[in-house]
This record gives sequence, C-alpha cells and structure tokens, in this order.
Amino acid sequence: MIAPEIPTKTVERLSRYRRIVRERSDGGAISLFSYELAKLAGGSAAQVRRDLMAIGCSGSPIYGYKIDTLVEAIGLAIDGATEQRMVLVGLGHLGAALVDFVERYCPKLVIFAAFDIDPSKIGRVHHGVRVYSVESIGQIVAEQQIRIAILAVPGEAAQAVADGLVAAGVHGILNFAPSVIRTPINVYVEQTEITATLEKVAYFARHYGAQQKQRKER
Amino acid sequence: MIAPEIPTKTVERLSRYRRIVRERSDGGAISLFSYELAKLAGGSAAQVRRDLMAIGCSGSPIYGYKIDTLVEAIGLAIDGATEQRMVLVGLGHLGAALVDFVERYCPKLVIFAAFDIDPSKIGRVHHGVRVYSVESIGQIVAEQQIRIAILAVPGEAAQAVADGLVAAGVHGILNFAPSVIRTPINVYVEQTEITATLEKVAYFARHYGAQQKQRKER
DNA sequence: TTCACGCTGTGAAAAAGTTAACAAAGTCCA
DNA sequence: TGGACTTTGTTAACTTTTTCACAGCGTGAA
Repeated sequence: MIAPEIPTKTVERLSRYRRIVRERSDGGAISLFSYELAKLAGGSAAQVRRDLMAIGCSGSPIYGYKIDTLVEAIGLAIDGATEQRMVLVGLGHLGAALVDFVERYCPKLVIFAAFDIDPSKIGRVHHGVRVYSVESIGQIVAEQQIRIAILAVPGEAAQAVADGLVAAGVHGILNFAPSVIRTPINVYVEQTEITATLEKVAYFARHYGAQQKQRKER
Repeated sequence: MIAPEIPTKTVERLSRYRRIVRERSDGGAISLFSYELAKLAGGSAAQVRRDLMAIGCSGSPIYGYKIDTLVEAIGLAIDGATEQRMVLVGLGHLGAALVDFVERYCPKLVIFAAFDIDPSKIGRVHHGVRVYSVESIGQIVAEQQIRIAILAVPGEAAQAVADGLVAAGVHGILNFAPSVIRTPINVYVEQTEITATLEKVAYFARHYGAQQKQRKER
C-alpha cells in the first residue's frame, strides 16, 4: 500500500470512530451499522461510510461493520507501523493534563520526555514521564530521533521553542500556546486555539436559535 | 444591526485576529495591512479581508486597518453586549489550565463558578473562582442564569453532567471530555477532541512530505 | 424459487470554504 | 496636474467537504 492520502477531516473522525467502537466493543458488541456509528459520533451515516471507504474498510449489508476489523483498519491507516514517541514542552497544568490524555487514550503514542524551565520539576518523573530542562531539548530530540512535539508553554516562549524543535528534526508540532508559530513548510503545525474555541462557543451559545454544527441525529 | 450570521470558521479566525492585533497594539502599532495580519495569523491576505468584510470592518488602501477600530469591530461582532459568565465543571489539571486561559486571554468571558466532586477542592477558591460540589450545578446555573458551560470531566461523567446543565438552562457547551455528548438541538456543543488532534498530528508528521494546511507564507 | 427488505458502496449534486484577480480609490512624486 | 503605485472591497473561479440518492447484494419469508 502506498500513500492513501486521507483527507484531514477524515483522519480526525477516524480517530473518534476508533475510540467509540472500542468502547462499544467493551460492551460486548461485535459489529455495528453505519447509522449507529454516525449517531454515536455525531455525523451522518453517509459520512461514516465514506470515511471508512477512504481507508478501504468494507462492511456487510447484514452485520454492518465488524468492530475488530474496523479498529484494525483505522490503526493501519492512521497509526504508524510502530508506536510513535513525542516530547512535551511545558509541564504546567495543561501539560500535565496532556500526559494523562495520551497515556489513557492514545496507545500508539508515547510521551518520551517532558521539558520545563521550573527547576523544581526538572529531574522528577511525572506519570512515568521524565522531566528535563528546556536546554536539553535539542540534544534529546535529535538523539532519540523524536519527530513529534507538543507545545504547552506560554505564548511568548512558543516561537523560540518551536525553532529549537525544528532544528533538532521535529516534523510535527501541536501547539497549545496562544500564539501562531512559524516553521519551515515541511513541518506540520496544528494550532489549537483554546481562546478562539471558547469565544466561538460563547458566540454560538448567544445565537443558539440558529443552529449550525448540530447534526440531525434523532 | 440584526443577526449578521457569521460563518463558523470566520468567528474562530476573528478571535485569533483580535488576539494578534492586541499584541501588535501593545507594540505601539496603530494600523496594519491585510497581508501583515495574514502573515501573523497564518492565512492569506484575501481571507483576512473577506473575514473583516463579513463584520463590516473596512480599511484604507493607505493605512490598512486601524487597530482600535478593528478590535472594536471584532468585539461588536463576536462578544455579547455584556461580559458573559460561564461555569466550569471538573477542576483537574485541564480545568485549572482553562481557568488561567480565560482569565488571561478572554476579557469578555468570566468563569463564574467551578464544580468538582473532590471534597478537598469544594469550598476553596482557585484563581478567583469558587469551587462548588457538582450537586449544586443545577441550582447555581439556573439561579445565575448561566448560559455557557465548559466540561473538563472524565468521559464517563460527561453525559450526565451535560444533561444537568441543559436542564438548568445552558445553551452552549464546550466539551473536553473524550466522549460525544447528546443534547437537544437548540444547544450548541463544541466537541474538543484532544485525542483526535494528537493522532492527526502524528499522522501528518509521518506524511510530512505532502503538506496540507501549511500556508505558503514564505 | 421468488420477492421484499435493509444496508452498503459510490457517483453525482450541493454546500461550504478558499484563492485568484481586478476595478476603484487615495497618495506621492514629479 | 497627472501618472505610477499600493492596497482595499468584491466578484468569480476553484477546491474541499458533505449530502443525496440509488444500484447491488445477501437474507429470510413465503
């Protein structure tokens, strides 16, 4: 299989589907229909089928989609062959929350190391993750050939840290800092705008008469 | 002015623009051009102009957009007339981080109260926010006529909490829990999928040869 | 065997979002 | 004064994403 080139939005939804069907599987289910998954994930049945089609996953008109086949296919499509190691920069409240998230919900992702400037945190181990000084970012990332980094630092520090990460060989950055970072074009950056998300919810909550987003499930 | 009905994506970007131009304004700038804002925000100049057009904000070919006009126009478009009060459910690491975020970057949003099940937190004040027992959610939300809620609870608890919030009159929910919640159609729900975002970055970092998303800013 | 049923897979249409491109307008400089 | 320059406001083209709609296919009932 070459590069399937899955659309951005589909990748996101596949991840959600996987989480949902895993839960379903714990409940004893063997298979489900597209409309069931759509209801659980908040989308339309056609979209579910199309997303699954994109990764070459097919179901039967009788049983729907087999859950274990589905989990496997999603894994094949979006996970790497091996587990992927990441580093986390900034172990404040947000960083700590992220460590828990990854540990709990992302079995194929591992936070290999965390970095902070607070001397009282450096050298300690938080949830199985060792904390280093930010000064050693370059060295550790390069040595360990880490390709993915999570930024949970204050906005002012984000660009400098990002520069160091890129220089050390990182290809993907998930940035939670409220400031847009600039990188070479071959680095994938996902900018998580918590502020913007909050303000968006406030806006649409005020305009709640006119729904967008809300799927017509039910 | 009636309901301007601004597109979802535009609302998000406007929020980002505002944050950026505010910073710029601290730096002494009076006005900027669309291409400058585009570069700072990671988009195209045409998009910036289109977004600003959507809120009836106009600039001059000579100065570009005046920063204070811009901030005011964005505020008029996406903020309410008065500051909006929210409640936060779940004061773990993530919740604590969110309190800081709102305080620091969202001057028009106030977290009025937080709720948790941990007795050691209840009754205390965290960053100016008083923590109550989750049992009092309904009462406080209804009494104070809170319309927006942030969910930072474990996935298992999300649906039950959401039901209570909706019953108490909430119109908008920002859900950080990794489980999709169901609500009546007149409630706006924003599902923040941290897990999915992480996996997406991992996926695209691996496929970094083929860029999407990355704007061609230099 | 034959029919009706319900769901999948998928092309085609529609909608949403983004980029390109250009007329209009103000300023500067000669 | 007039022409070159720069950037806005906006329309049109284009791309991406979502929805519609229906043929095809096992199954189970008759």
